[in-house]
Amino acid sequence: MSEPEECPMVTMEQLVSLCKRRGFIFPSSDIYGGFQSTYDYGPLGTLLKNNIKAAWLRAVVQERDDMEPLDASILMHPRVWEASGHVAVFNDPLVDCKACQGRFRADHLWLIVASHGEETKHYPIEAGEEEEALAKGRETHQIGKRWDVTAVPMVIDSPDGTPKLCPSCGGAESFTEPRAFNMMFQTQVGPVEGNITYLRPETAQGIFVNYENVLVTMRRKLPFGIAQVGKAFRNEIVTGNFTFRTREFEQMEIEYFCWPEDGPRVHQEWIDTRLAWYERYGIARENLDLYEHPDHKRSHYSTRTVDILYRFPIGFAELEGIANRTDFDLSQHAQFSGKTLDYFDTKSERRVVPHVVEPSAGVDRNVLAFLTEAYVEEELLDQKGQKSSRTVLRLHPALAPIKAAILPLAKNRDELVACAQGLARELRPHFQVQYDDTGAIGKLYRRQDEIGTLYCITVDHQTIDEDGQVTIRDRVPQ
RNA sequence: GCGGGAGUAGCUCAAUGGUAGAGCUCCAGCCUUCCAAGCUGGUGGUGCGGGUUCGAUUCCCGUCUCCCGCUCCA
Repeated sequence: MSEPEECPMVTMEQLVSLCKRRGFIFPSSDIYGGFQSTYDYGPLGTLLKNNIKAAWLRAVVQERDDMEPLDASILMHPRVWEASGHVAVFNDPLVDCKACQGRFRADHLWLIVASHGEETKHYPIEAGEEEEALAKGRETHQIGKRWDVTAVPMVIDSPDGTPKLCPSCGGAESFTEPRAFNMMFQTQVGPVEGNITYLRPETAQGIFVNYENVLVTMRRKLPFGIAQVGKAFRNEIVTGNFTFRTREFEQMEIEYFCWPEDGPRVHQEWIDTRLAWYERYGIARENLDLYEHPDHKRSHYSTRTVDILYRFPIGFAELEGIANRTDFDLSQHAQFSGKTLDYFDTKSERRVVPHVVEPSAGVDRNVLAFLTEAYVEEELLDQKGQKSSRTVLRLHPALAPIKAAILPLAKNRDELVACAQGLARELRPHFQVQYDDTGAIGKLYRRQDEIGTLYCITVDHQTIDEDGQVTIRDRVPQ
């Protein structure tokens, strides 16, 4: 056998295929032809996902002295979402350009207006480009005469006199009517119509509304944090790229409460901590990147947001967002609920609304990232000198769905089978193991390679006839 | 949602207006003392609904799903 050659980069097709073939992830409602943007985790995917969540909880709760776990409900009082800003913000009005098919948030369209006496020129831009466009506009219009250059919002659905121009193609009056897309799933509570709430679009609010409960019952002082894993739902306009963007997804979120002046430092510490966690569980640093959100892209609640990006098959994309939410959420909930959510420090006699740092990771994106990172296809020559390829998942031991496979070398001898089955029975209380005797040993090894099994334990004739020893093969050399 | 492309077995792919095939996988049996060996047999399919037709997997319409782009984010 020659030295295996590794192929450079896994494609999304290869991952999807492996996931379905080996029982990691299936299309949801498969026998009905699937259902848009929904996926089910199969037996191995469930084990992998649970291992990822356990590894996260272990790192952010068990191994720290400043963290508490929580499991809040998905349905909450509808006022929660008014306080959080989601009712307003998740109602983005969108317009399409009929000329170029471009799509824009209606409230993100701006015009640079350059005027000089009777003469007026308009340049359409998108929010966030104002400063740059203003500077450029002033520069180009200063030659010769003095122009007055300003930036104004382009109001699509009101006849305010300014032209409606497409920033992409320049088309005039080519926008569709603004349509509101409420990103929250509305749902009815109880059998009587009219009593509604929402499926939570983030788990974070479940933490904020329990902040005081946890603070008091766990006798916490600042700083401390609350960690939660759970489902969230967003009625995304566009889904896709396998499980990367779905309407139902799972989050691993931390809200870390600290003194206001410590917010920026704590924020940076969490960025470093979370990066280190991904490396600890096997993600190469060169496949991780950080993205600093520019002002205009940041959420309504945040003063600084840094994304941890991973090199997915689709390119670098967000795996986790770490935001400094300041005192926005607690202040909002104090106002909307009428409860005091101040923190009083008896020693310094200070009263503050704590600031909050939020590391928010996507569980499904984590699964996808760890699978991407682990996937290796090796080209090698078999006994006959034929080229063949072997798929190996190199998962971290703590994440691997199956820890060991117990394989009899052959199944035409009862003692081999009985011994191997006995061994599997002995290991089962301690580890997730698989017993397999349905093929030649080489085939059994390859099956386990493909699902990232850590150890293959083979019972051979020597085990029975001589010394009771088995062969343990380490399939995932670190 | 808009524009473009695509749906045949678990996977990769073939074929035809007239009984839908192959390789691999999978299952059972035989064989086998360590990296997808061999032999025999077997399961399994035209996404869904409607129309045209004597007959539709093939032609037409609708629908669902997937992929690429626009947009948003965990």
